[in-house]
Amino acid sequence: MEYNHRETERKWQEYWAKNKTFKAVADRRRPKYYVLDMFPYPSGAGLHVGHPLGYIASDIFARYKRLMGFNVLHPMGYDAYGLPAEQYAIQTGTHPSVTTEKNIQRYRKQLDRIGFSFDWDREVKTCDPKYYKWTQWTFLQFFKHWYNRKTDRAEPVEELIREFERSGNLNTDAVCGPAGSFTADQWHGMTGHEQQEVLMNYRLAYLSDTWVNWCPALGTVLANDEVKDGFSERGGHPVERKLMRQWSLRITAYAQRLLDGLDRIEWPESLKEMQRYWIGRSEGASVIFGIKNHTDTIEVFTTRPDTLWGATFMVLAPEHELVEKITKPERREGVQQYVAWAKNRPERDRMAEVKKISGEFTGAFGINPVNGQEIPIWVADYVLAGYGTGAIMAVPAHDSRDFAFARHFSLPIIQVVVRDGEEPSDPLSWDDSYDSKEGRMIQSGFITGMNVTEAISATIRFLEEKKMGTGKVNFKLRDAIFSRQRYWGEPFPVFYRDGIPYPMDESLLPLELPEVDKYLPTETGDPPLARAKNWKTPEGYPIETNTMPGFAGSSGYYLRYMDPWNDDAYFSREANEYWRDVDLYIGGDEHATGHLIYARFWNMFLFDMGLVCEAEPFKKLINQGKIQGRSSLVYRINGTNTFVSFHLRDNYNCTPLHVDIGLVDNDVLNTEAFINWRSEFSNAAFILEEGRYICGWEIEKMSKSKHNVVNPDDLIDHYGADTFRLYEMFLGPLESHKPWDTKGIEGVYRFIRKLWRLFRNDEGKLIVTDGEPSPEELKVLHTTIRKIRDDIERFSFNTAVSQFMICVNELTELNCHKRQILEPLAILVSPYAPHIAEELWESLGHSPSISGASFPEFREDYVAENTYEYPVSFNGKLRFRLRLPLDIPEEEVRNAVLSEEISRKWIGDQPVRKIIFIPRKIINVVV
RNA sequence: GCGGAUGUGGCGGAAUUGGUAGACGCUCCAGACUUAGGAUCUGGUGCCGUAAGGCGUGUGGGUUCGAGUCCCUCCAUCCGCACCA
Repeated sequence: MEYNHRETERKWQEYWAKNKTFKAVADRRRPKYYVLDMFPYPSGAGLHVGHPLGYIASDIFARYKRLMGFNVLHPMGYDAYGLPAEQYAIQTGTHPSVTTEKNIQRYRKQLDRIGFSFDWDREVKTCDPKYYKWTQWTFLQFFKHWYNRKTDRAEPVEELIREFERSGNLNTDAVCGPAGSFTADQWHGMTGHEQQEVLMNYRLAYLSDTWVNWCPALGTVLANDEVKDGFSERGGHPVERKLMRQWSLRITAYAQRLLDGLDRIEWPESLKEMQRYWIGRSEGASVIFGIKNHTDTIEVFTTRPDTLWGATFMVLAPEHELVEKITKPERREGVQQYVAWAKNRPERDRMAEVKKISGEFTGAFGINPVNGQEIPIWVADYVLAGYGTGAIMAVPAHDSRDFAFARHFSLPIIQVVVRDGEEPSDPLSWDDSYDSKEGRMIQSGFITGMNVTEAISATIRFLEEKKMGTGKVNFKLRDAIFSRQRYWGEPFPVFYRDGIPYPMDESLLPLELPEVDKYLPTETGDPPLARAKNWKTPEGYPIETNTMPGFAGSSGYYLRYMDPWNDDAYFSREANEYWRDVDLYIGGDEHATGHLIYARFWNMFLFDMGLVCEAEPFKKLINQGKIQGRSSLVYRINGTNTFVSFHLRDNYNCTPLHVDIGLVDNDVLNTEAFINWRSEFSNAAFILEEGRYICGWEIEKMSKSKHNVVNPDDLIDHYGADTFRLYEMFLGPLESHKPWDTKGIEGVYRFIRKLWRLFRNDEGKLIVTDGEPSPEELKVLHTTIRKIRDDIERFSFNTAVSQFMICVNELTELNCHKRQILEPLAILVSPYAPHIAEELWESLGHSPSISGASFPEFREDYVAENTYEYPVSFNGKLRFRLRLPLDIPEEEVRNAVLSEEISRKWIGDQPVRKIIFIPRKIINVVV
């Protein structure tokens, strides 16, 4: 009787659900371990074989940790707000919650069939009011806090108000907007309205006019990480820049801490690099340039204050506020035209035309603070409004962009750095700017002769003394725009009185998402929530109509899992102090600069508030690779409906077409099925090779349009969840991208049945015996215990599966059916193939569940040997093997090797110069 | 342009610290059982060669008794970022 995976898997899935086998309960007596998957957005298409890869890996690890005695938290939930459900609602009128709930049900069904050990009692959905109550609550805390640079943490705005009442903001050092300075008297003199406007500059969640990424097709703004190459990440629609009044989160306040924290967490280096780059720290100086005949000044940021003497012009971004003010009347027309053109140009054009040089002279001159030199001020779009101050000093000799610009408009170029051993040369003869990372200063006033490093600090000191600049650290990271002009998201618990936003009372949370008649903006262009009836407070004040972005709900979900039933708090202190942080987080690297940076920020803020006890939320993170599709191709002869087999295709002029992989077995096309596949192929003819039509193949993204999608449900029907889990792991290293080839699953399926046959014979009778295991059998078992343990610890799941196969192959060979061997083996495979393991465990007379068993202990003495088969090389080339005792003295090795008949052949009449003997490794004879 | 990664049989991959390259599996070949096989089992399967043997981890060089592994050079592919001053 063959192993019946259908019955067995259903039996155990029902058992686990009914008995809540994987329910996690905080227990101070046991060490905790928190294993988390990035929760999915439940799309309408359901899961394909790529999605569960990371979930299977984390599940294996979670089950392994249980066997090792840890109290494991392994929850799952849904990132349920998102554009697809809303776009569908716009088209069909179906409420997004309906679509979302349906998709969640489908996901749940698919997930359940794979046999995960999730504690489903802790499930969270971001669109559930019980959950988003705390997303809204956290937003209010951001609103009610400011960032104190002196203490380097977030503090309540109430305390800030008391400080303003005492001494204005003269002693305040905050990360804030352009607040200006005021005294206590001035503060008291302000109206309540004015005070609120001042405070808005300090809040960590603040409302301001910002240049945003506006996506007309989606009717909403997008965060920087939601834009790729000038197009929206979801949907691929064009994005433009627009000035809008928006909520933002002051993530920039945490830039340095977010950067420093990276050194303390075990994440892939590439991912950390991505975040470092996204944060974009650079050290330099802020320098203040005067403007000829103006009282205004221009502040620039430079990483190379030492090259100030080489600054020959300045450039303002088209959006810079001084452009209008300083442009000379005779230049006005040209500058206005240029600015209008540059501002309205779609973002994608600007990015595509980076090498195209454009700009206009304003007619104004800046005054170089180090030498009083007057240099022309230009406007050009190669200077970005969003970075630094939106203005630069141009040093064309040593910056390639400035160089190109200077060449194009014939502006002067002055060399101020020369590398050691080189002489200054005429910039007119250069093809590009002169690399100046190292070298000596020339033509640079008092810093002439210094090396670059000395010169930088000397210049900063000089600027600070003269109050014309200061050393400064600049970050590329921008504040996170937090408003979306969409329906399907968390409403802001904020109302407006006289145009000033006020937080709702926390006792009124959650502020539930209202019903609307249509999921579109209003005729006046307001977001969909403006359609909601009575969208105002009981007092009649209008409520905010924007909703929160997708990352709002996903930034703290891992905290909510710790205590998801709590209605009085985000999570209890006790729960957080027990579960603390995520020990292992598995998910895709597409979240590198989105979710993974927002979540760290969110957590750090809650850490400042004293609510969470760990500053970093995710201790170790692994990016699982993507599973690619393996497409099948047929070759149609151009202009005909005749298809030529793969190896004959070069003889014809033909075009490859994707064919559904369901019609192909082992690269052989089922021509009959192909003819019936689509009406256009009903009269297809074939040119065969050896009587068969062989398809070509290609590895590419799994997608419907390429007809290469593999669905886990079909595979689980046919082979079972255990086989599916093992095969997903067997495919290759967890982190690497790898193609899916259904063919290979057969090997793992054979393994499962072979494992079964160690326990039961063809009639289905238990054949486990109680005899004492032989040393050989013990050696197989303990080699496996060690290998499985070590492989799981280093997340090498593919090699662990290989070891299971080796173990079962060897035990089959040895005809071993002994309980003392098979019982530990069942435990070993249980994290990987939990259903069959439970069944075997039960049939050995144990009461369920095997997840309560202990991981078998490895015993060195069972694998120890007293001889070793040495590979013997001559001049590094392996010639034969020789079994020698392990304790053989080195002197005797020479004799043993040279006395072998075969050695004479490889030595010949040459003298033996040396014999290398490495115990337990190798013998190498040098002749 | 900058940053990161990866190159091993027909395919997925293994080799954890410089020490037997190709474990394990797929494919393919041969055989057994069978009315039959797309079931199962046995054996073989890096390349060249009848063999002895030679050659082999993207390329070229180096260190070493010994290199897939360390160092330098170049090439290819993938990913991320990209006028960031």
